[in-house]
Amino acid sequence: MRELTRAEEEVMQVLWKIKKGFVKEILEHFDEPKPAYNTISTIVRILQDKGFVSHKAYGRTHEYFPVVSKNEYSKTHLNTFVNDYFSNSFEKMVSFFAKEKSISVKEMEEIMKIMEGEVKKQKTK
Amino acid sequence: MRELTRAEEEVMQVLWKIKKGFVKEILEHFDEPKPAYNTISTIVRILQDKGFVSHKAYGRTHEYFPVVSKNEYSKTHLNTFVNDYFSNSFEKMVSFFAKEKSISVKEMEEIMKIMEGEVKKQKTK
DNA sequence: AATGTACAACGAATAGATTAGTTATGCAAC
DNA sequence: GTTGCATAACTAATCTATTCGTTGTACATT
Repeated sequence: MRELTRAEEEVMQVLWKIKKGFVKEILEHFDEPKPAYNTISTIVRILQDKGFVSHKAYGRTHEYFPVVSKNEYSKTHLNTFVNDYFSNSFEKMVSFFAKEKSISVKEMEEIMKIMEGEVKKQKTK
Repeated sequence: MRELTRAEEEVMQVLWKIKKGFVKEILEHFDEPKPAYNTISTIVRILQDKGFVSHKAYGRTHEYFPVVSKNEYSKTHLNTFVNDYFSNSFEKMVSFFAKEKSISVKEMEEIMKIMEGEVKKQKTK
């Protein structure tokens, strides 16, 4: 999967949020100072070339929507990150952040609960 | 903290690995086709401007070393990622990956063990 | 049909990243 | 000291990303 540039990622974040939209609607979700209409228009067409979005045509106007989900994209990119920074070990990554206290006790307890459920599910298979 | 571009990140990965090195040494850690000496030289000077590396001068030759650790950088960037893709919740991120089976049962068990230790440490404080 | 409006398509202009050639300087060998 | 080599600094060339002005076409209004 291709990487998203800064500007492309911002547009994707809006599209993931609103599910689908015309350029004008995407634009509305940008903070001031808003970029020009044409800027967004160009970026969505690039995103379309890269295969991240597609569109439905209503006459001459296009309604764009993501074809790569936020989940798919984040999955690919966290995997790359874990590979580059934690020699491909989730365990190393999570334990580093647990130790660095970027994860609260409450969050850790929640994570453990979910993992126990997943471990059980796997083992009964 | 500034972001690293693709090329810059590759040089940083080498420097984090070798701890310190002259341009020539950094170059040796690149796969074929190796970039030109000057390319690496330019990139380390950019990294120096951005505050990621510094150097010790031996006469006219420079030995470069990271001033931002891999841990610091990965911490900043995973935090950004978690913020952008999981509304700043580690729990959401980890449980997403647990469910998506990017984490093996063995890894989950290890993570739980570490978290239990951390939770205990926090609570006795 | 003529005029106006909205929007996609195109393309130009700028900015930022990447790559590498050229130059200049310090040092070593003679 | 002169020559040659290594390397840092500078700079040019190319490439990629970003931004937005301009153009042309479809559609609506009159």
